Amino acid sequence: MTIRDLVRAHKALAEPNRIRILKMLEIRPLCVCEITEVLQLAASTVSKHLSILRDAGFIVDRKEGKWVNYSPNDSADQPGVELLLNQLSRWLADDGTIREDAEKVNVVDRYKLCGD
Amino acid sequence: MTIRDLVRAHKALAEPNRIRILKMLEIRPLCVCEITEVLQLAASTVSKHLSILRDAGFIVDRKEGKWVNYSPNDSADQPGVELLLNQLSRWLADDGTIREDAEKVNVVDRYKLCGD
DNA sequence: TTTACATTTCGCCACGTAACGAATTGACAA
DNA sequence: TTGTCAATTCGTTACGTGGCGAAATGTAAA
Repeated sequence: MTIRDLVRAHKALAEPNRIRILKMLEIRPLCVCEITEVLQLAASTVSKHLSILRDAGFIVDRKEGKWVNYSPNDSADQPGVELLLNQLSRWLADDGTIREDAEKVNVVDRYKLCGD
Repeated sequence: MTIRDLVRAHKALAEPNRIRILKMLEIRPLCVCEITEVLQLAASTVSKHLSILRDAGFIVDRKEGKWVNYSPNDSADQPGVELLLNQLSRWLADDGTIREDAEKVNVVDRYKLCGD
């Protein structure tokens, strides 16, 4: 864990939408279009956020069919990243926005969203 | 701990010079001119970094004589801030820059620096 | 192979932030 | 009260970052 790694990890967590994404991924793996629906952002913006979280080591992506599923990186190579991810899971449980996001996650349906 | 607080905390840690400052303050309380000497930045820049760390809850300032001493905020009101501060103390012990900074901290003398 | 479509990349714009020097502030010493 | 001086605030500049839409990519179905 170098200064550079530590700064990159904290940068990744220093943005509200990225915090919301991580909290959403605690519930279940999500594809880009589901996250886009919950956050009400452009797909390109969400994709960029996801790449920042991935580069910092917080999440992993797995291609499945025509979707890319994102999940928390439970086997984080960086011990620091794993710790931060663990702490995050203990925080914000009672936050209004986080709770609203959680409800939406339980409702969104990628098949309806992407018109399959 | 709101999203806003969490983001502010991570923003504060998302900058190399601020990480270096926190690691230096683990050794002993320091005044602005001592930190300025170690980081080789303008005093106004260091002062700004310190205000960001203070606003996020990581450090406290105490006026003593003509100096302002900064120290880690051991009695952090925000449990999240205390946790992050604690984790930081376990990281970067073997980082080159951090070690060099530590040596300089053990050498700098505010009385010589500020020509008292 | 060709089409469809989820995702990513690119180009651009608006805003935030780190850096500096100059000016201001505020507390101790004279 | 006045001067000194560490620290802060202000004004400016350069760069980084988040946002979008359009274009490119790549994979699965037709």
